[in-house]
Amino acid sequence: VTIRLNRTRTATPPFGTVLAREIPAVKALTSRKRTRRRRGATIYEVARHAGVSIATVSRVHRGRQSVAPGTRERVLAAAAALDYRASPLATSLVRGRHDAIGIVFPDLSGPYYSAVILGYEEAPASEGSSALILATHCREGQARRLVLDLADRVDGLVLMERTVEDGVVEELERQNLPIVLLARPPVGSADSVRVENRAVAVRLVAHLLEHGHRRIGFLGDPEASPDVFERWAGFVDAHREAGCRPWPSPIGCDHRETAGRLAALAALREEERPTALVCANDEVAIGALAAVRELGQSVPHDVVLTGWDDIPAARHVATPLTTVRQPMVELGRRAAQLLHERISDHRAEPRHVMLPAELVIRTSCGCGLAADKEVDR
Amino acid sequence: VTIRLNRTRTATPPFGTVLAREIPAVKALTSRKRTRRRRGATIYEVARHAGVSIATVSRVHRGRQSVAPGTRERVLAAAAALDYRASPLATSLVRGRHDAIGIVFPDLSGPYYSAVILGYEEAPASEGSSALILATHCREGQARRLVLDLADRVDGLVLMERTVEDGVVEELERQNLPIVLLARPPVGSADSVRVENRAVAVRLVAHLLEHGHRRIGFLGDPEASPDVFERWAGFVDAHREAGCRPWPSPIGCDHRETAGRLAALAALREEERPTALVCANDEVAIGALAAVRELGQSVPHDVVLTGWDDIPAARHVATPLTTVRQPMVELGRRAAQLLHERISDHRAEPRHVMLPAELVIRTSCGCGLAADKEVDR
DNA sequence: TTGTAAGCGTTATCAT
DNA sequence: ATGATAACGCTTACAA
Repeated sequence: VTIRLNRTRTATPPFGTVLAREIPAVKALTSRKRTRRRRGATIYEVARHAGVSIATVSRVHRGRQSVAPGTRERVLAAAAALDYRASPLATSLVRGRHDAIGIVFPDLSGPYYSAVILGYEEAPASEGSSALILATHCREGQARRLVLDLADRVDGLVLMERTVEDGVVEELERQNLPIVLLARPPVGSADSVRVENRAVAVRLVAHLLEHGHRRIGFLGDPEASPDVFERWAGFVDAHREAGCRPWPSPIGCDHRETAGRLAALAALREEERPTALVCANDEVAIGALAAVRELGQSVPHDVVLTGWDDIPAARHVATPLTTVRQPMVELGRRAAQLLHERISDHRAEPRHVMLPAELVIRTSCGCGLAADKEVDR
Repeated sequence: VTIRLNRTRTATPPFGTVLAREIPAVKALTSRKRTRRRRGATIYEVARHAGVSIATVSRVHRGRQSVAPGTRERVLAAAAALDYRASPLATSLVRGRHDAIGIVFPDLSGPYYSAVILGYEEAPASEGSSALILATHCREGQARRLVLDLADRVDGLVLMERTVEDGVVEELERQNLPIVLLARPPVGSADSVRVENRAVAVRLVAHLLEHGHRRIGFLGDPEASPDVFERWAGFVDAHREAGCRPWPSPIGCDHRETAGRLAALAALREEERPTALVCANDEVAIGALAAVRELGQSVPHDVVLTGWDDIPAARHVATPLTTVRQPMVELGRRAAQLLHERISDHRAEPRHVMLPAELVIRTSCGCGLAADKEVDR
């Protein structure tokens, strides 16, 4: 316990223009301040202007405690005159929360993600929080650091797909950071929001089986994402339920148009070629569509196929795609909602939301074909 | 100047476990802390653990000043053992900067914006800043508040299109906040990044004029965005340069497929109907395409048309769209770059970047049509 | 090289 | 109802 001089801050703001001339040490700081962004006045200036203490300014500003009407008016007037806005930084520091949440994407290309952002962004904006965004771009090494770093700037985090390994999620949980997993199976006690994949895959494949198809190929890579894995699982389920033997393994390809085209080309040149192709997403399906045409054949007459995601182009291709529509905006919205709940209600038990997907039947699956033209198995 | 007791913080961290029992006042605070997120250790704990002062910890952490090798090791070890990460909040407060930049979108739907985000997000991520994102959704009243609020949490702001009025931009400039305008004409001394519209519109329309068209309609609303306004201006220019009289006024419609379809339907039913349609974007063009088919006619035989943006669907529609490709990713990237420059180099003079757009000739403009089938004016 | 302590701009506690 | 001030967790000028 020592004794020191105390330039009472309440009485005199630390860097009054007058003081600057009097205290030498202040000089350097003052000049450093020049390069800093000029913000509105501080609470000290408002207090002085209104002839009250900073505590009172804070009280009227936050509107929680009672302040005499007259005083309140004076403070309000001073604040307005000086264009006072409380520093979010200082407020956050003392209150121990950021009033900000973050979302981490694996990538940002494609129409897919912007819809999620759209849904996600609304909640924080309307409640005075801000939304931080990060894309890891599969730069594996970086990802951990970037996410951990982001974690220190927010009150909660939404992690989409395989942005970071399970270990990192657990690490964040240990830090007590509310986490919502998006399109990713639950880890630890984090919340999760997903779109149903397996059940709708079953319906989709059942539909194809009803059309009479028995040699159905799956175009895509189940290992690439949890979503595709579930789609493949549903694909297998549907065959089992119908008592058929599924095509032994997926026809692997990454999930872009070119890869889809190439994979389809190869598959359709086989002797025992599939009569139907279930594609992991619409891009692959569009590539496959091109492949069929290159072979001088047509969809749905010679082969039928289906996509996933219902991207805008799905409706516009030569043979409109039968596909699965996912509620992407809702996905983002629910994630933000769950996160908000966890943060403000201090909810402890994890919640898991599964959103329904919608089967969109168009013509690429063979619907609308004359019955007699349907493939005979 | 008063005298007060000073519990020297350097000697004793404010909330030592021991102190908590001794000083009654601390009790309440301690229990409040329980609800706060447990972060890694503070600089005080690391200092104690390493047997040095917090100044030294800060020094090795920031790596600027010299520290004795032995000391450094001890501090590093302590930091690692306690999982120390400096609070970005506290650091920002004292350093007077946020290490964060923000971007404001008018909207977030469409593939258009996610590409911008993609380009934009890279810069802050790689330099340890974070990216805040906001969409105003045309909620005019809110927009001002939301943006001003965001402004207090960042070191600089990118404003896309008509997110806020010029007045707000000026207000932000007065606050000394670095601003980059995206796809929006310069205001004050803010930087700007735009994609060339007028010149490429001239080339596009000249192309149509060369095909022999003399009655060319413009589908879209020049008032909706600066971009479309420029496209219309180029449309007029091209006619002037060719010595033709342009269609007197735009055929107004908002920029979605349905509106495009309806507007085209109406225009093509007129007696003196256009033989070519320049559409404000691809969605409008796709709508127009549908309209032509509904009239039992075809593109490019009976009417030709062009789009703008080169969205994925543009390649996949029945008659692939002649359109204009804009470097959206680059747009976002350059905006972030410019902002970074302004922030770290304290650049004062505004810079204006104009990115080139690329004319993508496909078949909807009539290219590839047998010459004798081309429209005779 | 290292420690001391002031300062960043708030909120909240305790007195008055 | 209001004021004084500790505390939030850091950085840095100055002293030692």
